Amino acid sequence: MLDAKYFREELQQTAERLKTRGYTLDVEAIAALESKRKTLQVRTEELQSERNSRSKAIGQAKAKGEDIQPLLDAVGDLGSQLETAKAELNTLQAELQQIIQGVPNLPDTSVPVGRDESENQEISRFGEPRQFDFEVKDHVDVAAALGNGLDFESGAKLTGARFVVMKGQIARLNRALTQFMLDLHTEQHGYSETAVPYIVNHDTLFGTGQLPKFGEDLFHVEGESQDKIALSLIPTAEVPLTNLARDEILDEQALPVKLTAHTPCFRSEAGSHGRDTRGLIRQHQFDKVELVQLVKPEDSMDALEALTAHAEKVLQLLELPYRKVQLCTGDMGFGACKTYDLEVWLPAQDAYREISSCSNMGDFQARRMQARFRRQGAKKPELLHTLNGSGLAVGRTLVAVLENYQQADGSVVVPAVLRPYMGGLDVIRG
RNA sequence: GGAGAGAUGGCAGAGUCCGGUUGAAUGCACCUGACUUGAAAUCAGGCGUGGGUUCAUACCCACCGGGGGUUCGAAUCCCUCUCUCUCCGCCA
Repeated sequence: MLDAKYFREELQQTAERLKTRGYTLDVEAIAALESKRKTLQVRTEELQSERNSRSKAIGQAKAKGEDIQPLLDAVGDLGSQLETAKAELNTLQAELQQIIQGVPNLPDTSVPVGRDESENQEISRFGEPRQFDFEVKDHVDVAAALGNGLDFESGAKLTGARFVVMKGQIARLNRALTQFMLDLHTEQHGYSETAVPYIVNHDTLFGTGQLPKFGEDLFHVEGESQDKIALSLIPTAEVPLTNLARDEILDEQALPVKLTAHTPCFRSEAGSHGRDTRGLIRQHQFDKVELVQLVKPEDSMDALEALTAHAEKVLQLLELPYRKVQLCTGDMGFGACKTYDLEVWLPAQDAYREISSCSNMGDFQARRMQARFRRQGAKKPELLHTLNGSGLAVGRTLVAVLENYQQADGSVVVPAVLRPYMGGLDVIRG
């Protein structure tokens, strides 16, 4: 969420910056609502103030044993006036809230302006796509040749489309990847391993920005009744990890907070019907190792570079070719002010595909969830900056390993760094 | 699942029965100043969060787990939800 004060005072400028990410703000309508709000709020608070002083006077009179009836009569219809004003103000503020809660973050000034992903900028490449002297199979066929290690039929039977059952060495490889990533980030990159709930409440989802706008992307847990608290499955560990700071004021010395967690991620993929229907690329459930940092504002841009490098390190150690892309203004996510995507080379698709997205959210999420810190000796707490990135999406990493490490005889070489996690196994055979 | 107790500021802990000048006593922690060569101790003062009006100073509003209600007035009364603790039952 943007700062409400800044939003209304620099409305025109805000609108212009939002335009670069393809978001149009109805400046005139908002300005009109805003001026109404101002009048109404001042009026309402005046009424409240008057009610308070009259009530106080009644209390004092009563304490002195005076007759309070005249005072009670003098109150008149103040109560009903207040009630009307309050109701009107509430409606108006709800309207303004809804608008500002739906406004995406402002892109950092360093972000290239562009309409969509075609205008993203490649920053760097690592590794050379391997030359194959045989016909490359995609990961689905590679796994099939290894004894039905990716069983989509069973996934469909047990649950439905976009679910999979992993078996044997493939299942183990999935686990090995997860373990390897967690060990790397905790032992080499200074993150604290964290185990979090996979089901969260709606305050939590509001905090990171999934709600109220993107509820259709989530799986919701059916509540028992309307009053009971509504819960949803997490679409990423970013949600529980970042919300650990919700409604907290951290000590300056506690920063930066660096957290990592392995969780399954659940996404409804509403609006992706027909896309990536084959294989593991787009599942309703997949494993991911997430990186989250909570930092001081002046540190967040450096932290983004570092966090992205931590995710890159996974690909480098796995010796998977990838490229680093900076998203343009039009392609960034709702809460991000700057984002790098990492795209891994998939030989069967002859293309680079997203395997990690690392974003600096600035104070956007922190404001929504009142996640703050206090500088030493300072009176006022300040909003934190929050960052997150995949380090990495395990399912897609599995795809990349299967495709890039396949051999002519149908076997798959186990990347060297994973062998300790595979009981020393160096090749997976059918 | 059954029975009971509770939720107050960074922490501890009054106030809640009997509603009123209580944004909230007191202690600890913390900050500033005095004393001191320095520190400790002592003394004096300060010390919650969010929002609004304002160039500013300042003033005002809201908040005692969340939401709703009663009332001129609610931390205090009523309803409801959530969470925590104790006991019983069940269970990985």
